[in-house]
Amino acid sequence: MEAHMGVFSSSTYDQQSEEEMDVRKGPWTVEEDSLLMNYVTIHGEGRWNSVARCAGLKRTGKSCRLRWLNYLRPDVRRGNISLQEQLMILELHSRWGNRWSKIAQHLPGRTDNEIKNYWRTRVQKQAKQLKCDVNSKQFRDAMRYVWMPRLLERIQATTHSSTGQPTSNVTTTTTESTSTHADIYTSQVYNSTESGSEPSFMPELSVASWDSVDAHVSPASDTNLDNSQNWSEFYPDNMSGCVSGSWDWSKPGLDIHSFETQNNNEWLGGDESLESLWNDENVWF
DNA sequence: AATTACTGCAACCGCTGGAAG
DNA sequence: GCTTCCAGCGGTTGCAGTAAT
Repeated sequence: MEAHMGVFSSSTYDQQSEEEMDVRKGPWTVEEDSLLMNYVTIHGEGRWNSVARCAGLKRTGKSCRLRWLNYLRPDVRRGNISLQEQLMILELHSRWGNRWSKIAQHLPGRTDNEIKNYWRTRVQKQAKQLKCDVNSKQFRDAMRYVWMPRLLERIQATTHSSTGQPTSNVTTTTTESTSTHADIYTSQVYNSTESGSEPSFMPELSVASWDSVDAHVSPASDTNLDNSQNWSEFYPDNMSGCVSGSWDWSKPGLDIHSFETQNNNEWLGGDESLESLWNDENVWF
């Protein structure tokens, strides 16, 4: 690759050429895509300014890099973000904040741009509807104690149905109790906070565990996400079983409204219940 | 059918940190 | 140690498609 770059190795040429030639902006054409694709396929990534020149593109190196990473790269994954991926994004964002590229490293085929867009369009929309700031404790709590468990519940339901296993053992349908996975999770976690301390668990993700729910997580380069951690650390009180299928859903638990009650519904805008928000299929998913 | 409002996504911009000279 | 260059990152914008009126 270096051999191809050698002709234009002068950095002053880089600057000069960008100034002198009319740099194209805006949407990429099929021809441009083809040029870039062919060039990177043959010569590899890197030295994007040189790539732009040598491939005959009137684009900046930045633009080429972005186009390649977000669109042309062969392993880029397009389409809807799965439940597992949504849960992963929520979890990782709760830990790292807007570190999109770092989050993207744990979602194979997803780009930082895609995750960022997802967060802005979906998650921030939810915060807006709940009339609270996306960075507020209220919203973070809602994510942790309501939405993430709900996502988990849906993942579990999907997993069971896709594997042909009956789902009746997942939900507590045999008693008057209407508690759901999320309810149990919510109450258990929330009860743990009643002592006054901030819930201290910070879910850790496991490659193996995520594989079990078809999340296809690649080997993490981040040592914080090594294979030694599992769902039992991710979720407290044997919550890990909900993924493996061994979770005892018949355990008694409070319902989801305990969370709302704890917060006096103030942050839900008064008349708008969390339950109804959640049950609105157009919301969130 | 026409217009307006909204949404999602692709792409750009500005900044930062690391590497090289 | 300083300067320059570049890759990468996060924030923002613009536009096309869709929904609502």
